[in-house]
Amino acid sequence: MNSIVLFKNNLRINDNPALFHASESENKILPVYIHDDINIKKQLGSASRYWLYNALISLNKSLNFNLSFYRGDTIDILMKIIKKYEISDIYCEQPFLKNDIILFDQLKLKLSQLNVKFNIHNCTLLWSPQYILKKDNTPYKVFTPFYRKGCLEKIKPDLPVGVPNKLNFLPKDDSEIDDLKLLDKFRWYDKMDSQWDISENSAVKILDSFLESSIYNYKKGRDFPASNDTSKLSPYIRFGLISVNKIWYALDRLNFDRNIAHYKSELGWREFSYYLLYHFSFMDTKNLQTKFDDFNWENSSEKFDAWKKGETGYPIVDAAMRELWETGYIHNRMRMVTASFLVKNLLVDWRLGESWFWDCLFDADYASNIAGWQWTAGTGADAAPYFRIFNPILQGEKFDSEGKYTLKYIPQLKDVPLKYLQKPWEFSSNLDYANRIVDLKDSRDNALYQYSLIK
DNA sequence: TTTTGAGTTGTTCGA
DNA sequence: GTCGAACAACTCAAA
Repeated sequence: MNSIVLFKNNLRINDNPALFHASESENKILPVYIHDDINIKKQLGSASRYWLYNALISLNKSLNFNLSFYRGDTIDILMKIIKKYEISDIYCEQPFLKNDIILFDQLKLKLSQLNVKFNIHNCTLLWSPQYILKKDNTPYKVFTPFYRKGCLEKIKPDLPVGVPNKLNFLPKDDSEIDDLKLLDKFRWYDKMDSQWDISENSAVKILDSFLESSIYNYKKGRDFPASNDTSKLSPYIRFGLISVNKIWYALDRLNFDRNIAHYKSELGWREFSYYLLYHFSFMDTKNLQTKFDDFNWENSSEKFDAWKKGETGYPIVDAAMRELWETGYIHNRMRMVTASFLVKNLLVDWRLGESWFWDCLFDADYASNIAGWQWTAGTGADAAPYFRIFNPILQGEKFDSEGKYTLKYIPQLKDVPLKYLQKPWEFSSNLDYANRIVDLKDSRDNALYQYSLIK
């Protein structure tokens, strides 16, 4: 008899519990990737598809070119494969997002009718959301108690299972990755090939080098976009080129210090995002705090476009938006600055910002992206006071005090004295640079007024 | 049920 | 330049 290992969002062979457990049985293995754009609520963005394409090439190589590629409805395709081969078992990652859970419930039913065993393993999260509840059996809505009491004090994450000892593959069908049609016709991504090495090995190398030095400056350094003190592992984590369990236990092997604890808590935030989406699945399109449903978004397409292009006239915002466009990534603090600016100063609905990040970020994660935007907008799971509005001038001066990050992405400001870099209009009105699309004080006051209306 | 303490990341104003 | 208070009261978690 034979097994299918169905890959979804965990495209790796090291610490992949689904693959590992399949390899422990006597069955031969048919590794399968199905690009299912039917049972999906939101199509993958362009950046995600490019990353996925390269991650699949890497995975296929790791599997000695035994990976089969299919496109279409997951259940239809699996039924065909099951008919063709003598399949007794399917191994797959456990789903945590609502659409996937529904799909897997249907699949489970079909498989039980066919007497095919469906083995699902948690490959994605350190803590399964369904078991983390308060004493009254309701889900947490605040990060700190969720993380400390719900996660850390409750149970240790699973130990990594390592690489399968042996893999006996079933001869596969002819199928090509290009059948998946992942890449856009316009080759915008050519410039990305030199910036990102998209492979499982590369993820391990990045982790190792991060743990050798930068981690010890993480707590402070993570705030400065020009420094190199973040791991930049997020896109690798997104498609599971590295497992969070492996990262967690690699951190555990280091001598405990506050930098390591802080990095772990950031992994905790990823858990929290999945957790919220699991328990409050409506928040993918609706405000978690429903009182914001009446909020009067301005949604000016001109302002939204200027933000997307990095032409708001505020250097730190524009630098970050250009970083996104040029690299498929934005530094964490810069995500907050740009998101706050869009939602609060421009009064554009967080869902529009969320969709732009979804399209452009290599680490675009369904749960993290939504939870992050709702947090910034003040509509999410946080007691974040609505009057917390980032001031892009102050943020730029504080966190890019030497202007390195700003000038990297907006070189035409190189002749502006550092003192004026974040407010170049005070230096000269004759610069080759966008005019401010809103006044900071006016737009702030207006946001505060708009927020006061829905209290 | 009631009470108490606390909540990722900020800014502005006035002393 | 530096510091604390105000922003404005709310929801959550847990005793």
